[in-house]
Amino acid sequence: MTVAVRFPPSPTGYLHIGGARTALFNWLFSKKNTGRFVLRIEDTDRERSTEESVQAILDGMRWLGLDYDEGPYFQTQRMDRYKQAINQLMASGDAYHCYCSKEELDQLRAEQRRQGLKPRYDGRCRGRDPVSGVQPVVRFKNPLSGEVIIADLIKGNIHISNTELDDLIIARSDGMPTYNLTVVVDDMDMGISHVIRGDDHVNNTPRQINILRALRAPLPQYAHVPMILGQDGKRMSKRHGAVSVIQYRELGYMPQALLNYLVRLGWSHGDREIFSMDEMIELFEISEVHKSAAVYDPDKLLWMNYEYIKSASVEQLKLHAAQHFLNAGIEIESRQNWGEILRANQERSKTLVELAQRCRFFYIAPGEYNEKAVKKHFGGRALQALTACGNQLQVIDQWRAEPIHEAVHAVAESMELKLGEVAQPIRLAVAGEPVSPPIDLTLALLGKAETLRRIHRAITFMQQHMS
RNA sequence: GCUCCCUUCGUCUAGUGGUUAGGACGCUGGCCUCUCACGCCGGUAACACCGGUUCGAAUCCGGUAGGGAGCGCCA
Repeated sequence: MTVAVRFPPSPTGYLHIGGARTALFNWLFSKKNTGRFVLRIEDTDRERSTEESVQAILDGMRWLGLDYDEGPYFQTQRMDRYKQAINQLMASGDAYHCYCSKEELDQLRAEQRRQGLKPRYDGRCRGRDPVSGVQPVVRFKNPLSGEVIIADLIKGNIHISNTELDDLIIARSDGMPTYNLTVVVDDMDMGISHVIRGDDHVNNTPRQINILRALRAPLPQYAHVPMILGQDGKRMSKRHGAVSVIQYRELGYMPQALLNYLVRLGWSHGDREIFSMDEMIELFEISEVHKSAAVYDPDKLLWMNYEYIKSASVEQLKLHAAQHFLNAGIEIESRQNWGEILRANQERSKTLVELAQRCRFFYIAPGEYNEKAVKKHFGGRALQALTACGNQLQVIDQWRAEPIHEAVHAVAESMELKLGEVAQPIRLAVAGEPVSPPIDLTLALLGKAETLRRIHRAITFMQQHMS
């Protein structure tokens, strides 16, 4: 059997963590089994579907690198096919018109709930004569007895009695098909072999299986992946920190870090934490996915991002960080040694935004000095030390880390100061902050002329403010 | 309320009848050190509960409790 999976978001919002993980699992499964990955936009809810959401979802998937082999298909473009399927079910006696009003149904549900029952349609319109003046909905005639068994790849066999199910609506009164009908028809037509989706759908699955059977279609295999919970233990939703994946890009996350974090939520391979995309494809098994829900942990995601930044090549860093540098007013390649600058800062940055900030002073002289640091490092003999350093550095011909290192040490030694008492004033002078890569490397990367310029500027500042 | 699903450190997890219950994030003590980091060494903390089965249960069975999901002319 050829493998085909699908990711079917409804365009009523952006792509968030949960959807991204479902898409990833499908993607991994299709890659591993050399199958097709179909993207389908389920936009039959015309009230809430928007073009912006479609675009946001597409953008999110592109950023994550989750490419699809087919689609995007739009359900609104397949209306004829759904109507045909509905007619087929009507013709075979597996569906019927229902003339109940919403008020009538609300009343029925309220009554059932009052009696401690599960609210569900009681099939009162089965075999009912047409009511004039009412546009009927179409309901699927669910079997009244027996049970449906879902052979779930993740959860195992799940038994649901048909008596728990009711006759669901498959076409609205305006003729528009509903979700449970459209998924089934699409999965059937698109040759979907494996349905991998959130386990909030398990309760729909028996209904879909019954419809599939009425349509005489083969059943796909199912795999229901557990939910991702917010830190309050509730299902992730827009109210519970489920932000758009695009926001992670803006916050300075590497797409692969997000993917790696996501794949470890509900799945593991021994004690391993880091997986390249190829390793994920090779090692991921849908049947090894956990049955229980997992709580989203932003701290671990941040750590994961840090791991990816630390081990990234400068080319990768440039690619992903360019926009963040621009946001900080910097064009990365405006300095010829941009690669070394990135390398010097990458193991100090947990996000790409932070990386851009840390690199900034190499491109743009600090506007002002960190106030607390000024008090700490510009007092005492700092002025003398800085002046001495300026003189020592001035005469260096080969502007590299080693001679700079020696010069700074020589000043410290001759003045009987600890290295920090010399390095920190310099650091503050060139960076504006008391934090930077090692001082010799920092100065080497900054360049001789610029280093001396900033040191002299600091000396002037100290003469004016530190008296 | 009803149906379905789930339950190992705070969190992500390893573990499939015999382990000092392992790793990771976080938090934390120390080393290193010119700052911030990296790195290294150490610490903290878990089998929800109660019954079985068994010579022996985190592992198998049952119940209880807790949590999640669903119950739409949404998807």
